[in-house]
Amino acid sequence: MGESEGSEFPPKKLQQSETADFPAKKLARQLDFTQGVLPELQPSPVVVTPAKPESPKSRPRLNAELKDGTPKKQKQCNCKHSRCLKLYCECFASGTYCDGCNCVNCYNNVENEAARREAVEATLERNPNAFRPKIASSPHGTRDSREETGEGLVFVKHNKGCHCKKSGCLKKYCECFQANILCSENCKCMDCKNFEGSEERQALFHGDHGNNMAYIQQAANAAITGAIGSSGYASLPVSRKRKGQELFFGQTVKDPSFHRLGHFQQASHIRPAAPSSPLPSNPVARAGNTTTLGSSKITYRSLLSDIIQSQDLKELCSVLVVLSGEAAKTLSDQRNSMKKRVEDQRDTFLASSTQERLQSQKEFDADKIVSNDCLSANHADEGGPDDSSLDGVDMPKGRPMSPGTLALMCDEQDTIFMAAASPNGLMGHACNSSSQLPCGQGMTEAYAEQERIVLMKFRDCLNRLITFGEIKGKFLSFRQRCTPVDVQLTAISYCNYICHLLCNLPFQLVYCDETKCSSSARTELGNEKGPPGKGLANTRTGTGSQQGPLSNGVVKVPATSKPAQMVTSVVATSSSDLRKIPSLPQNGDNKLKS
DNA sequence: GAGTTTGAAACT
DNA sequence: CAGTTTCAAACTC
Repeated sequence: MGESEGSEFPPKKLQQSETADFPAKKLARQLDFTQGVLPELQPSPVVVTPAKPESPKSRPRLNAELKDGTPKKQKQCNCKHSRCLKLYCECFASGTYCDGCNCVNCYNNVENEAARREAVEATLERNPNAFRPKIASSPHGTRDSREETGEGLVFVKHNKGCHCKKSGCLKKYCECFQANILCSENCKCMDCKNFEGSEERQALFHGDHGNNMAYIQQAANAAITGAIGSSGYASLPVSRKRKGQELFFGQTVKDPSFHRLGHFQQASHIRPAAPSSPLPSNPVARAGNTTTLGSSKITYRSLLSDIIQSQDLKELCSVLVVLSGEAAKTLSDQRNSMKKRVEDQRDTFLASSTQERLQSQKEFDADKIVSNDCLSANHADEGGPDDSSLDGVDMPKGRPMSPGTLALMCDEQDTIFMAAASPNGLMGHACNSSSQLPCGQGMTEAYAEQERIVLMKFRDCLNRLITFGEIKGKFLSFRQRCTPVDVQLTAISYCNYICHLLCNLPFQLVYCDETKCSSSARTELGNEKGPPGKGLANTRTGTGSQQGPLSNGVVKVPATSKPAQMVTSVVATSSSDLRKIPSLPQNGDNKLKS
C-alpha cells in the first residue's frame, strides 16, 4: 500500500531499453497526461535537480563509503520497486540521474524526464525540504551546534534528526552516524549512543583502529565536499547532542517519552551545562566558551588546508609585524619633521607674545588629557562606537582612535603587534614611547595611521584567501560538486581563524545577506545586534565601532549565496542557472589579483 | 550471495 | 499525528 504506485507498477524488468509491460504503458499514459503540466520544468540535459547545487551526497547513505577521504563516484542504486522516483532511491534523492546503477524499472533518467519531474514535484509536495540536505549546517541556521575545536568551526546537525530504535545510532542505519555527526536534539532516537562522551561510541572510534581519527577527519572532509551539501560549512563530527542541555537550559522538551531517557542520561556525559549560558545559540558566547570544551580532538580539515599552511600563517604574522614596523618608521619620520616645524612655529610664538604663550600651554594640556585617555583605554574594553569621537575632539587632522585601536596598541597581550616587533627597533620604539611618554595627539595619529596601513594589508591578505577559496571552489564545483560557496565559506572561516590568531578576536563567521551585511569586526560584540552581556567578557575588539579600524577589512559573502537557498529550486539547473549564483563577492572589497 | 535487520519514506 | 507498510541499504551468516 505504501507504494501504491509500486503495486500499480510491479517491478518487472523494465530497465532502460527493456520492453515495457503493462505498468510501463500505464505510466506512459500518465506521462502523456502530465506532460505540459509543469511548463516551468523544461526538459534539460541537466538533471532535474532540486538539489543540484549541493552535493550528490547530501543524503547520508550516499556518503557511506568515504573512508578514504576521497569522494567516491556516486553510488549506484539497486532500486527495484520504486522506479527510482522515490526518495528511497539514493540517486533520485540526491537529485541525479541514475547512471550505471543496478536498478530495475528505472525512470530516473533522461528518457523519463517527465515522469521524473512529476515525481520531484510530488515529493516536494509532500515535503518541501525533501531535497534539502539532511545534514545541514549553515551560518544562518541554528547555531546551537556550533563548536570550535581549535582548528575550525562546527555547525552540524541532522535537520530532522534520526529515529533509530535498535541501532543505538552507532550503525549506518542511523543517518546521523552515517553522516558522521552526533545526534542532536532533533533526533528522537532510543537508547542513543551517538553522543559525545559515549563509551560505546568512543570504543567504536578509538578502540582498535589507530587511524580512527584519520577516518573521522576524512569523513568530515567528505562531508565538507559533499555530504552536508552546499549549506555545509565546516563539518565536524563533534557536534554535541544537546537534548540534555536543552533540559538544563530550560528549553522546551516536546517529547518526554521514555526514549528520551537515553538522551537525558547523555547529559551526564556532556560537559556540565554552563549555568550562566541560557542561550547556547549565542555564537559569540559559545565561541568564547569553546576553548574550555576541548573534549574533541577531531580536527577540521579545510578545503584550503593544502593551500594555507601553518607556515603561511607565520609568514602572515611576520609580514604584519614588518609592515607595522615600516609604517611606524615612516610615520615616525613624518612626525619628526612635523614636530620640527611645530617647534619652529612655537619658538616664533614664544617670541611673539605672552598671550600666545599661554594659548600654547593650553594646547599642551589638552594633549595630556588625550594621553590619559589613551592609557586608561587599556581598561576600557567596552568602549562604545562613539568613544572614538572623544579622542578626536582635539585632533581635527588625525584619524580618531577607537578604543579597540587603543587596546591593540597598548594592551600588553598584543605580543604579535608590539612585542614581536621590538627586535627591529621600530615598533619597539613606538611601544616604548607609548609606555613612557604620554600618548599625545601625534602619537595617536601615528598609531592610527600605522594601524590603518597594517590592517589594509591584512585585509588584502584576507581577500586573497577568499579568492583562493573561490578558485578552488569553482574547481571543486566541477570535480566534486562542491559549490563555490562551500569553499568560500571555508575561506572565510580561515580568515576568521586568522583574525582569531592575530588579534585574539573571537571566531565569528562572516556571512552576509541582503538585509544584514555585517562584518566580523562590527558584529562581534557590543553591537546593537549582540545580546548585551552575553558576549565575550574580554573582547578588546568588541567595541563595535562603526568607524573601527577593521571596517575596511570586512570580508563579505554575497547574500544570495546562502546555501540553503541554493538547493531548493525545483527548476532544472542549467548552466545559466549556475551563472546566476553570485558566488563571488562583487563588491569593491574584492579587487584582487590572484 | 542470500537472508535478515534496520530505519526512512510513503501511506492510511 | 500515530500507526502501518514499503522500500532499499546495512548488516549477518
